[in-house]
Amino acid sequence: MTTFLKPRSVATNRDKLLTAAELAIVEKGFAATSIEELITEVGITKSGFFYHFRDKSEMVKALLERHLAEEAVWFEGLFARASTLDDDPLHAFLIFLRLLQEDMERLTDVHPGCIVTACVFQERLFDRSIHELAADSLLGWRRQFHAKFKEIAAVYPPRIDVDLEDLSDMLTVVTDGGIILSKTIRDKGVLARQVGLYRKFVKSIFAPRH
Amino acid sequence: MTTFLKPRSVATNRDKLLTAAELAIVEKGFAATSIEELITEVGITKSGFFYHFRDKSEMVKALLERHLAEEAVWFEGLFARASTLDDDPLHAFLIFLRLLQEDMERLTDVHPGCIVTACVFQERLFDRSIHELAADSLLGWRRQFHAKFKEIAAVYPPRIDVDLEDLSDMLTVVTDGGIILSKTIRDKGVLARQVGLYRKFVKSIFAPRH
DNA sequence: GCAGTGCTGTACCCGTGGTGCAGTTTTGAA
DNA sequence: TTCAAAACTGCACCACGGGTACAGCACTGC
Repeated sequence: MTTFLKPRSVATNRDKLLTAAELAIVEKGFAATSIEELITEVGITKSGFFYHFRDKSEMVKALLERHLAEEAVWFEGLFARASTLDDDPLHAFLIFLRLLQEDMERLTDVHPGCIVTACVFQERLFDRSIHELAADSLLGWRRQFHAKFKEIAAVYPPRIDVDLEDLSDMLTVVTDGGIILSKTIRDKGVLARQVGLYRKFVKSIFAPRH
Repeated sequence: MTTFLKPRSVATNRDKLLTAAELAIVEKGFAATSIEELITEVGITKSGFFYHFRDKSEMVKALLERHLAEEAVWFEGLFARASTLDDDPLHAFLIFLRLLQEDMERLTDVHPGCIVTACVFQERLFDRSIHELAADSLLGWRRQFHAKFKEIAAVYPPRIDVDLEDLSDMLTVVTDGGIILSKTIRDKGVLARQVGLYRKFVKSIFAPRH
């Protein structure tokens, strides 16, 4: 779950603030990111900041909303490309995972860490609505992936007994966990390799024995 | 990676500070945890705090060290129990995973979130040594699990082609990712179920077809 | 010509992390 | 019992960052 392919051409100062905040938060965390540095980067004053956002927490909410929307577009694009390449639900999903993996390999540097995670680990600094935003997003992915897996399972009876909802969750789990591991040991390849491993798992569950 | 089974009977004030900090950080994050609240809980003054720790960051370092040590003891205990129950490397590892899953099911509430993760997402608030501590710990687990998998693979040739180091990483990935997902959607069961799913993956890779 | 949008400037409050240091109590070994 | 080190207390003080309050200005589009 990361920044990926953002045009952001005719950005307003509000947008610029969000972008600056995103970069800073991903790089050094929310608490270490001061309003001061954001406004100097954008070139406005403190009053300008508080004109756009009631407080720092509201800015994070806006940031999260924008991020989740972009992420949804990203995933949807991958899904679309995958299903044009193959009609079969299993093959399409495996292609989707491959495309996801490739995108992750291409990520800059040690990759942007997940904003969602950063938010969840700051809980009390924000209000409930931010947490709910993150939760809804993750539950949304569960729903979407679960639907795909049900489709797949209808055609390819699973070779081992797994809960398809858990399997759906596992993709977000592997992604978020992969980001953490990548960030911690400073090896950007880990994330993509973990997605690749997840792909092999999915394949081994559904793909018929050759 | 969590708090589990801590005696901490004759705690010094320093230990009490660490414990209070651990609870607070896990519950609401590092930034939202003030020195003030820790010292009032323990019953000492601000001067007392700075007698024990140069600054907040040093406290986190001490906390992390204590946590990693306890975690190591926990895992070692599970490994030991598992290998007394079965000599076979694969079966022992699967038992270990089952025990791990059971422990995770038993975790209080929505479970303690991983301190390591909390630290990684605050990067710039701490010094490099804290990051290295976390990285060394995760690389240590990779080494240990990798050794086990090599042992297993020697007896049970893998049925699908997976990188054993990636497979080792996947356990920490699933754990950390599982904690995040659990925390986000407020469902404590997710973590254990994800470990269970990982177990099925390991089993399906190595276990001979029935 | 006028209202809204998007700001600036100034002044000010408070919580929190952190410093410095002198003095006091507690503890444990000789 | 003594004495030194460990474990604090108390107080004064600073800087930074988030946040408030509010008056005023500049630009845009109708």
